Amino acid sequence: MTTTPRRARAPRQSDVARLAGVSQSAVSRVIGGDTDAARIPEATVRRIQDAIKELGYVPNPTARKLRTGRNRLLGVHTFEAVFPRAREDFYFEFLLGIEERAEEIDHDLVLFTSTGGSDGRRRVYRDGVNRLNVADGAVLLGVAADRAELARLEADGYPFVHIGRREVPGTRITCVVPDYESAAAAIVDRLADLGHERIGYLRAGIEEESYADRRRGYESAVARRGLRDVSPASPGLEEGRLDAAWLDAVATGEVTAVVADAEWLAHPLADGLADRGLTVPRDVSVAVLEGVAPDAPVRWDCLQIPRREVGRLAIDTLVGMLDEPGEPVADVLVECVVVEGETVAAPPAGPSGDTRGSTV
Amino acid sequence: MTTTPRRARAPRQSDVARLAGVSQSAVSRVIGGDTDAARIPEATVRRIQDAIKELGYVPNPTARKLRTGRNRLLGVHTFEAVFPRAREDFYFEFLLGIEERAEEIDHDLVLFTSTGGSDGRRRVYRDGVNRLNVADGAVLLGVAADRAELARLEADGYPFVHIGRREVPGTRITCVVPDYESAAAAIVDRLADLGHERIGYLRAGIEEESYADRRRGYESAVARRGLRDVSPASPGLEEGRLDAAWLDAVATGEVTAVVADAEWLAHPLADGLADRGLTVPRDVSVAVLEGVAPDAPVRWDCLQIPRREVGRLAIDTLVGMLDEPGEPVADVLVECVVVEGETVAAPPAGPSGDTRGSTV
DNA sequence: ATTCTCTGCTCATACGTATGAGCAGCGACT
DNA sequence: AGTCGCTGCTCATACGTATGAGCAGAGAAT
Repeated sequence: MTTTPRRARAPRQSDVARLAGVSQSAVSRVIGGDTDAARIPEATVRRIQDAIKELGYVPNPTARKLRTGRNRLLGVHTFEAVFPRAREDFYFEFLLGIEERAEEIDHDLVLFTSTGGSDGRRRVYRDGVNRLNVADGAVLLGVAADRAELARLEADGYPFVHIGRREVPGTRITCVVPDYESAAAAIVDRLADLGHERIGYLRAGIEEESYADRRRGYESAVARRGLRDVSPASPGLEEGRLDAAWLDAVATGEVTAVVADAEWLAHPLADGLADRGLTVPRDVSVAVLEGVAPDAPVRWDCLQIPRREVGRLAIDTLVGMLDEPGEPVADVLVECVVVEGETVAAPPAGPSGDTRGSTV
Repeated sequence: MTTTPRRARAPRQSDVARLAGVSQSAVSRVIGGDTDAARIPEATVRRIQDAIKELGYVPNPTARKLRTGRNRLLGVHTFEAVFPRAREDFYFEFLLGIEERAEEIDHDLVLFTSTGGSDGRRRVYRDGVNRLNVADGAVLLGVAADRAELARLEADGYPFVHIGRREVPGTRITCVVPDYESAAAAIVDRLADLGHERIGYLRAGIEEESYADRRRGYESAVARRGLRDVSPASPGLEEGRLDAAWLDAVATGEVTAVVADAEWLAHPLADGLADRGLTVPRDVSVAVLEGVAPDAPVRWDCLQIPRREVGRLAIDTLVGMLDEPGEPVADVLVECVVVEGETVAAPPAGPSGDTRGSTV
């Protein structure tokens, strides 16, 4: 049993200094490595280093943080549990990227798991205390992100980045988001290239910031390519069914291709079309503006959200903010890959169809 | 745009104090809630609280940590990436429990992801700095845990708990481990109850601390029940095949049941037995001393490692150490459930078999 | 009138580090 | 003899909080 006796108190720089016969600041400088600026000769440096070894001195990160304001600690705040029940969990892939990148640039991650409230909801402020403050900055993610908390965080000047677009009036928060706008436009372009002229957009009923991006991309591409937009009047689902009148219109050939906001919209769409005797993609093409699970029953034409890359870029953006405080940071767009599936084809050469608009 | 102008400097207690016309310590006491001990009347408390609200004051966790030594931050150090590629990952379930429990007791988690070294290996000490120090204590896990680092950590008096047994000579490190010993004994008991009298133990070649626990449980139960142990001379696999001589002995009825250290040993075992015309469990029973993937091709009789619970207990144990520093903490054993599968049955009533030893 | 007790605070310090400013000593140069 | 410049450090302070000790004043008791 040669165990070192448990030290009552960890050695500090002043202990090292005493042993080496120098001042605490000399020790600090040697550790900080600015021996040139402080003009400490090699002999003294070695003496100090020996003392450090002998005492087993280890810098105190808390004191460092207090002094310098930096920690190499990056926060991750999710509004739900971080370790997901299912690997397919929405967050999961983001976290993979976050951890990967943090490791590469030698930072540690703080997972803010404590709820603080009795309601069990995760919040940033717990009885007025910004818990994130331990970390140099934080990456926030989660659909339920409380907008008031984000505004307060921003007002407090806390450096953070949000994964996914989140807009709060009167506040400029930095987001890292998939480039839905370009991706939506690319999908419309592809449909146009194939000869489609009349297309529709099926949106989710839920109001969400990222919807605006997709919609914008869709609309600009529709205008640019001179297409006709025939979207349903009522957005999304109604009692599990889509707008019947609009589906009937699709059946009469009013629309030859549909862009759906999400996969869960595409399935009822396909059902509704099947009810009316239409087959995808022979009669109607369908593309999905969202990543699709690899084991989905239908191989949708869709776009793939680069979640891993988004996570990585969130870290880089955050660290950029820390390095250049005060500088306003623009949102970061991450390109989406358009995946070709089995649900998009050329439009049928029906009575109402001609290929005047085709660029192929 | 009514955004609060970005404060150059976050307000501190002294700012609050000035506004409320009191001293900094009064503010600290009000925040700390020990207004009784400090005899601060309600009116003053309210004045201070108003000032806190007006300035949007938020305590600085770093300063707090420096002063009190506590953070409500618990470290998690894994020697590989935390967010696993596969959900079946060994660590995964532990982390689930860790996060769950940390959330319940209102602590945050620090994920030590940084490598510090150029070799890309995750280490506790990076150029002599104990990175874990930011957190109040840490849970370590990972088969590759460097023993020297553990010893140093212990010598430094850093509070930590290791998931899985890890022994370092001359050092007493606290582990939270599945109770393999009892589980192995329970499995042997079950075999004995079924009437087996001659059994063997198939161990993994890899030297590992937890092996000792299992072996101990096995041996004590074998002795207690008066069984005969006929284990192979050579442990584990050799060139992908098990000890042939021993397998032949099993084929002649020398052994009617085998306890295997791990699932990957059980498969070649079953193959070897099949080669000799034996069927599991009709001719030979096989039990596995390790959890088995739910989608395994064979429904082994095995024991289930309560990983989630181990994670939770690791947190509790760690917090206990923080609350009572100095107290030695015994290892924590977590009971394993023995799962009945389809690979254990009563021994065949062969020429060499009698039921004298059966207690059923 | 003096002492005692209680209230309502304040003072001072410690936690461990980083860093700008400065100082003593020495050799060199004018 | 004076001063310039360099070396090799040290001094002092700030970061923001928590806390033991103590102090001034008011009222009560003797």
